[in-house]
Formats: sequence, structure tokens, C-alpha cells
Amino acid sequence: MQNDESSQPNFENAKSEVQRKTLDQRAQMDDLMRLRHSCAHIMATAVLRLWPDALLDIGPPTEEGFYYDFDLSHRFSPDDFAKIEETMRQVVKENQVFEKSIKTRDEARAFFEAKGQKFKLERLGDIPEGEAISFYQNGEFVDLCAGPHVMRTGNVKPGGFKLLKVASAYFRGNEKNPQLQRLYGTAFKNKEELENWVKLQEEAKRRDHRKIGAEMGLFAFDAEYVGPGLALWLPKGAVLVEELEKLAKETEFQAGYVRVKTPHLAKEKMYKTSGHLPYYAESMFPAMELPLEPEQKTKAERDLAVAQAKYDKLEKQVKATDEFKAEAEKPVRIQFDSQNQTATIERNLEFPISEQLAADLIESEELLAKAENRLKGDRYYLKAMNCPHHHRIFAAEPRSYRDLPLRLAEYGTCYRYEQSGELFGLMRVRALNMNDAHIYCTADQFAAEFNAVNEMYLKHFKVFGLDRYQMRFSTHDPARLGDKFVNEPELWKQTEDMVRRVLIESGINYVEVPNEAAFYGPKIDVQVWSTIGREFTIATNQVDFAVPARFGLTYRDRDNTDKTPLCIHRAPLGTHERFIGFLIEHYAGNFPLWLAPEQVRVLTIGDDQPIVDYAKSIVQELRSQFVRIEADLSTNPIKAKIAEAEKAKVHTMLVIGGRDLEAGNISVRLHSKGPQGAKAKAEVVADILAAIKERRA
RNA sequence: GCCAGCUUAGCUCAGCGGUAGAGCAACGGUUUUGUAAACCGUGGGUCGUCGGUUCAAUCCCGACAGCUGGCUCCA
Repeated sequence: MQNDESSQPNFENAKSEVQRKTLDQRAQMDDLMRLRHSCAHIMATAVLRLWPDALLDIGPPTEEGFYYDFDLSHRFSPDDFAKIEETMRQVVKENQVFEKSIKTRDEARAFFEAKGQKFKLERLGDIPEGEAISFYQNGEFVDLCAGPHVMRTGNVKPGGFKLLKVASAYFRGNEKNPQLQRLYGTAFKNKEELENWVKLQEEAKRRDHRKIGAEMGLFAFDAEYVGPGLALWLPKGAVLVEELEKLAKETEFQAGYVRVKTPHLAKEKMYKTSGHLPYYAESMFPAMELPLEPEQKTKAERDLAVAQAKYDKLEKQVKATDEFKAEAEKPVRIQFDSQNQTATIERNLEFPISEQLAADLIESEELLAKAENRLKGDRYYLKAMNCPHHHRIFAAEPRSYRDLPLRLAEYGTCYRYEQSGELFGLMRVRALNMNDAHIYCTADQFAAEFNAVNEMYLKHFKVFGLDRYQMRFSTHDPARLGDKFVNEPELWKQTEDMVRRVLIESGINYVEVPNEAAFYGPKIDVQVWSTIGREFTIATNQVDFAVPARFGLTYRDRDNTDKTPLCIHRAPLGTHERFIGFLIEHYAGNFPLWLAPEQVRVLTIGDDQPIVDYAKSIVQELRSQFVRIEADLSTNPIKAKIAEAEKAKVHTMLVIGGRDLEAGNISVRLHSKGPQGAKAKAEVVADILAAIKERRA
């Protein structure tokens, strides 16, 4: 497909308009970004030396390194990396100067047309009129580029860069455009910094929740029998889920939430009413159609027959009327009766009221369609969110302003049909537990409720030692009202102003992201950073001013009129799947005592009966206090038992030998912290119970 | 969904056009121990699935499935 000039490519624009970097912003690019940007050019230089017919797209620096997109019939594979890196080192060695030049638009166009660089031509078109069109050249390689760059290719060190992976990327990220091959690499000031980065990557890999999850027996996927993206929580992982839910339930109870329970599916009408079907259909599992019971079917068939008969009759009448009209429009016939000296005008002047007939026909048609539909049976959808069910709970009883705010909480399982390529361990799944609640309130109550929700986030984050976080405030795009966003310009403005005010007044660290809101209202996503600095979007908090009205939800206000409540959707722990995935990486599997799947293990030195009895009594005592405790009473050497317990990441090990038995002591050892010495049994037990109760870090 | 890579015992991985191997785990013994691994033995695999090439396929080719990485941080 490359060098195919005959058909003028007509590329789609990007999915959403990303703001171009201004030249000022570019000039501020730091040294590392410049270096990486230049390294991207060096890589492109090398690729063109090896594959001269490659078509170029763009090669920007990124937070992790850089990439360059190519169109090329040769498929890059990691086997090519050594060759490309070798050529890159050659370019570095040549120490070429990065030279900037300015071309006119016509010159630039002619330049790329001569080379058949169709993607570059498209990029050229993106440059606004009046902005300088700059080129950078190093050696034989010339690229449309706003810079900035380092001075010479030699500024990049031969051991300071590395190719990382090859991936595909749509031109401008739009799936309607051709796919390009993207080569990823990274570069650092020198070899040492690169090596440090590589080490950090390895640490991240060691902490990967999928790896630790398998090692510790937390969860499993069974694509063959259960399905991709559907996690099975093993006993040890289920502990994490339960502890999280316990934490959330306690916090919510104290904050005045009430708990509800709803089914995992609902009729089509639910999601038609909520508006999820038009806006969200692709993310939902396809509908289930329920066949009718035999009696229902017979009745439905009979109803259908009746409706059909009625319809047929009406239709016939309409036809007859049409025929009559045609007849009527014929010339009038006049008959003379010469005997009686009279004339009869043969003509029916009574036209049926055709408007009435037409209306009847339409009504009958609708009835027929309904009857046909009934015969099909009901359509059910697995719920992709809990809110519609909660709205129906709101609607289940008459509500007064005295009932508000009403905070309905449920850890309902939702099902989302994520694209197969989007699935990623626990982080992106198809069955998920939302730490969900919906707060119905009046506009007056909104600020206080919204604040309380934010405070709950912070409370939770403190428990997990997350001090780095940021809230992303997503707003709507006025240009996409009625398409991506419900068409309520006034309400959008009001609620967005309201949210913005709360954020500013409470001094929360936030950024505003245009065009990313939910379809029913503005949204806040909470990003957190794990101990190794990886970013996760954990919690979400959305304002909904649209859907309660669609469900006709009202409360009786003080002035005896019915009003529609506002609704806040919130999930401070997001989905339990993702949150646990995050925690696994955050703690590297070394959970604090209150979360640890196996909190305590008693290890006996030898298996003499008195020692075994002592160990069993400790197990019994702690187990009766709901501590997750096991015992290793085997005859293995104590070193081996410890090694096993350490490997299993058991939080607290209680080593019991003859000495301890005699003194009524327990020798405590903490996972990855080593022996803590022997203490009186009562003291050890009390400390364990306190640490769990306090959710000590 | 699309592109690329991967799929060998429960796990981590070797291997080769001539019907498979190690370590750990499991199981059975022996061992009686003080803070990260005592010793001996046993079992375990349609080499992801389905087709094709071949005298012969785990290996070569194709399709499918699953997993992994990526799919604008815009010249």
C-alpha cells in the first residue's frame, strides 16, 4: 500500500481533537525530551537506511521514551532491533548536526510529493496558516519537524538508548485510517541512567499483579470454561475482596449510607429508559431473549391473530375507500326517467372520513407490532451499571424532601463487553464489582454531599498510604450535545459550575479535562500513584442530572410540588478487581496484616506432642477472634518451614519450640522483616488483634 | 475489533523433522530440627485446538482460540 499515489488518500481526523502543542510549549521541552525526540529521528534515519521505501509519519518523545510510526511492507519484529540499534549507533558515531531550515508550504508539499510521503503531506496540512514550517536535517535524513533537538547525533550516547517494542498504531489513532508500525524505544543521558530505568521496569514486572496473583493463589482466569475477562477469586483472593468490602461498608455506614441489593439483569426497557442503550450499547453484552411459556404463547398468538384480523379489515376499508374515490372521481352519470320526467344523479356524496380511517390504521398497526413483539418474548440485558436498578428502588416508594439525601449503596456485579484487546488481568475485566452508591439529593444539598464523597476518598487513601493523587474533572463538549452527551446545555453548565466550585473551595488537587464527561453529566476520576510510581485511575464520581428525570423520579418538596432529585454516582474504590490489582502492585503482595490472606502461621520446631498442642491452642484462640491463621505442624526443619512461609508472604510467623513452651512465650517473625524476638503469648495475641482492628499499615 | 509476539508437566523454562527433558511443586517414605529450603523414591504431558505438507510434525505451513504488548504523550 505504500507509495500508492494514484488514489488520493482521504484520511479520517482523530477521534477527539487533541490540542496541538504550541511552539512556546515546544521550546520549553526539557533536555531529556529533546534527547528522546532526537533519538526518534536517529531511529528513523536508521530505518530508512535499512528499508529505503519506508513511509514516515511522526516520531515524538513520550514520558517513557519515544516512538516513530512507519508504513512499510516489511513487518518489524524484535529480531530487527539489534540491526536497527547497530545502524543507530553508526548514525550517532557519525555525529551529524541537527540543522533547522524553514520551507514555504509549497516547497514542503513539493518535497514530500516527490518522495511519495503521503502521511507527511497530511501532517503538513495540520499546520495552521501563518505558522513557520520547519524542517530538521541530520545527515541524509530530513524531516518535517517543529523541534527542538539536541545539537548533534553524538549527544545521544551509544549505550544510552534501547528499542523496546513494536506495535501497530492507526494513523492519527483513528481505526478507519491505515495501520502503521510503531517502533518504541527509550533514551537516557547515559548508559547508567538507562540501566537504572531497565531495573525499575524489572521491578514493575516482578510486581505485576498477574504474576503475584498466580504465585499467591489469589485469582485465576479460565478462558475455556468461564470466559476471557471473567476472574475467579480463589479463597485467598476472596479474602481481599471481603476485607475491602468490610472497610467500605463500615465507612459508608458511618457516613449515613443504606445498603440495597439488586439483580444482575433487567429488561430492555430499563436501559432504553436510562439512555444507556443508545450511548452504551457496544459496552454491554448482547441481549438475552426469553421464550414465552406455552400458555403465554397461545395467548400471544391469539392476540396477534385478532390484531392481524383487525388490521386486515381496516386495510381493506382503506383500499375500498381508495377505489371508491377513484370511482367517485369519474364523471357523474345522470339517468333520465322520461316517463316521470325526473333525473337521478348517480353519485355517492358521502365520503368516509379518511383522516379517522388513517388514524385507526396507524393505531392498529401499532397494536399489531406490539402483539408481534409480545410473541418474541422479553429481552433482558446483563447490567453494565447499577444506577438504573437504584433508580427503580428510588421509585419503589414515595419520597419526601425529608428522605433526602438518600444514599443507596451496593457492591453489585456489572458486566461489560470490553473489546478482547482491551482485557488486561484484573485491571480490565468483563465482570466487575463496583464499590457503588448513588446519592439522591436536592441542589441545595449537592455541595455538602459532593464534599463528603471527596472526603471519603481521602479517608480510604490514607488507609492504603496513598499520598499522591489527582482528581480529573471531565466536562462535556458543547459541540457534541445530543450525540455523545445528553442535550441539556443549561443543566450541563449548572452542574459543571457547581462541581468546579466545590473543587476549588475544598482546595483539592484537580485538573480539568474537556470532552470526557459521562453522557449524563460531568465526572471526576481519581488517579493515584502506586509506590513504584505507576499511575492508576481508581475511583470515579459522577453527577447525573439527566437520568433521574428520564425515569420520572420525583420527591415531594416542602411547597407540595414534585421535583426531580440530583444523583451523584460514586465509587471510591472503583471496581474491586482493579483496586485489588492496584493493591497487589502497590504492596508487591506484602499486604498489611488486616488485608493479608494468610495473616498468621504457627510453625512448630519438631512435632513433639506438647509443642503441637501449644501450637493448636494458639490457632484456636486467634481463630475464635476471626484471625486467618494456619499451622505448619510437619516434621520439616524450621528453616524449611520459614522459607515456605516467607515465600507464601504470610504476614506474621509464630515460631514455637521447647523454649517458648516452657516460658509461655511466642517467637514472632514478620514477613520480610525477620525475627522480632520472643514475647509473652498474651502480648503477642493482643498486638495481632489490635493491628487488625486498626488496619495498621 | 485491528497489528505484532507468545502458547511444551500445576509453576519457571530447555529441546528437536524420527512419537519429550530439568528445577520447583505434588505424592510416598526416611529425617526430629531455633529463624529463607535435610535426604531418597514415585507419578505426571494427545507439546493450545483444528486442518495441511511429509514415509514421519511438538518442530514446517494455514486457520482458530487464549494470553501479552500496542492502537496520537500529534510536524
